[in-house]
Amino acid sequence: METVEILNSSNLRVTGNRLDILDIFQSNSFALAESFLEEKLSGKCDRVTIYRTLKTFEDSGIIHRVLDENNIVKYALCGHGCHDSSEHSHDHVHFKCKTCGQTTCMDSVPIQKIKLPEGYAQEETFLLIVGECKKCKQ
Amino acid sequence: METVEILNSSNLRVTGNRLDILDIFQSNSFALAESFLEEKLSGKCDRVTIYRTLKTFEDSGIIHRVLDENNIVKYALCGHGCHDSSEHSHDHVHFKCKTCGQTTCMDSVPIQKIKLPEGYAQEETFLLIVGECKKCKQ
DNA sequence: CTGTGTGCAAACACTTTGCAGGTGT
DNA sequence: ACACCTGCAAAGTGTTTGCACACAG
Repeated sequence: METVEILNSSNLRVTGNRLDILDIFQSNSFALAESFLEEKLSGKCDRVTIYRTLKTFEDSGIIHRVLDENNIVKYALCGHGCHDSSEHSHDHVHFKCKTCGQTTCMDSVPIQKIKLPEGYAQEETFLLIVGECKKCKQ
Repeated sequence: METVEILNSSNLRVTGNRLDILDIFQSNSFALAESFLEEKLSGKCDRVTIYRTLKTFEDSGIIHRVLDENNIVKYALCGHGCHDSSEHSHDHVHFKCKTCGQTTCMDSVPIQKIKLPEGYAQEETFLLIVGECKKCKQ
């Protein structure tokens, strides 16, 4: 989907910053931290605007927050699985490589339903696997 | 295990602060944030010391870091599953209640081995389920 | 006695807020 | 024209570091 369309379909105003940030998301297959975007934009966009844009995108369901064992906040574009269904769900596996630090959404790997003890209501599931990715292992 | 023994068996010096902090861990079944410990200790121990103690305990394998969807750093005592085996592993489910905010280790719920695509080395698995706990649901 | 633990002050990194001015629709 | 977006400055929060002194072994 074109970046402009993404904004339109979420009823967000089309601005240069937003297009730039969406572009960066689309051209990187891994989850992005604010610092990464800041570096890529190299001064074209204020840090505060990046934070606000991320929040706007998250609220609109364009991106979702990705867990990290070191508590670094990262976001990834919501894929097909996120958007298509009526219930917007991010219950898929995230893989983080200890070597290159990149976190990727493994949309293809489904999370099995976990059976909790009686009485617990289960809403969201976050699964993060830390290890070494294909590229770094070689 | 007595708090003194825990320190001894990790070759850590026995100090008042460390005993106090271990006590708080032992008397709370959920994962604790630094802010919680600070409040419980109510000035008896400097904030910096709490941070340093948590780091020491984590390095010694006494506690482990627990993931949080809002990136709040929390620690929990390492249970039987952590200590007994030669490979110290925290691969169990953590449950966080949206209502009371408490995160508990569900040692009884094992994580099924996730099958990743060829070429990925899998080291640690973090599984966080967010929902509502027994107590709050009533 | 020696090395480690502790408190205090300060620095640091990350994130949010307030406000005035600019821009999309 | 109006609401919303943006940049700048500043404040807030969580965490780490440096240093001098205290304390456990």
